[in-house]
Amino acid sequence: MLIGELAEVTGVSARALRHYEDQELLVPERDTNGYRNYAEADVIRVAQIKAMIAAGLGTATIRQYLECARTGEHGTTLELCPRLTAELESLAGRLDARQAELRDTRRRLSGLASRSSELSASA
Amino acid sequence: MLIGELAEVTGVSARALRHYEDQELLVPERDTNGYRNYAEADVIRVAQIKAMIAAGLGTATIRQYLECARTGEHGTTLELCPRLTAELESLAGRLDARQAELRDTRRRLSGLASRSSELSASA
DNA sequence: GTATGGCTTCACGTCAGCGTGAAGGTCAAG
DNA sequence: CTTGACCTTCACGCTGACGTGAAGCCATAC
Repeated sequence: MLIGELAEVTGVSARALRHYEDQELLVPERDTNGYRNYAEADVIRVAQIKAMIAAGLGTATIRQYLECARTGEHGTTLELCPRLTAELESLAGRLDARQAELRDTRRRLSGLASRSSELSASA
Repeated sequence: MLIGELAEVTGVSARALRHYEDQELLVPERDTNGYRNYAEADVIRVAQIKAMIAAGLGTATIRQYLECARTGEHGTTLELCPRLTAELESLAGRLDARQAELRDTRRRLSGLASRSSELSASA
């Protein structure tokens, strides 16, 4: 599977796929002419990577996840995953915090719009 | 109040405060020697800016918010605010979406850890 | 006077995830 | 043999919120 093909199937740009290779997230085989030759299973991997990037994870974290997932396929109990779970928990927490702050901000704004009162903020 | 003082009080770096000035978020008076002279009320404004940046708002949006808030102190009904409310709504929506995706990602990871089964993802 | 420390203005560096040419090799078709 | 669509590797550009010197002025202490 050539890069353009995978790009079209997954909806990810060819440039992004090369970027994933630079980041060692998805390193395909090479044909004799130097062209990247992706496996069918890589469609799934790209979807995973897409989802994790959209979730706000950095490539370094995603790389760890993929390594951990590969280890898991051997049947062992995924030693690295607890750290990743912690990472995901902390990211979820940060998102929660951001959302809470956003709600406060929005509340203050609404308050201003209706009352036109004094400005106030929590530290 | 000098920049270093405000920096220490608010926990925001002096560099960041100068950046806020470049972005026209907080433009202090100047002493005869050219030093920035912040008002006491700016402590609150910095806290607001901090909160909004942490909430994921860009400086351009924050500037609009601050202008709108200033207008509000005159007693008028804040014409610009509806646009900002929409902006905040959309940001809240994006955060919700990210959180949902993150939860899915985390679920998939948990699934892998317990089952060590086949990789799967939703497009 | 001078040592210190805070202040000033440039202005390039950083991180992340790509976008966007540039310059050129590969391959099937006409 | 040439066109044209695909591929390759650089390598700079972009957005955002600053970090980090560099070079120099200001103010207080000794």
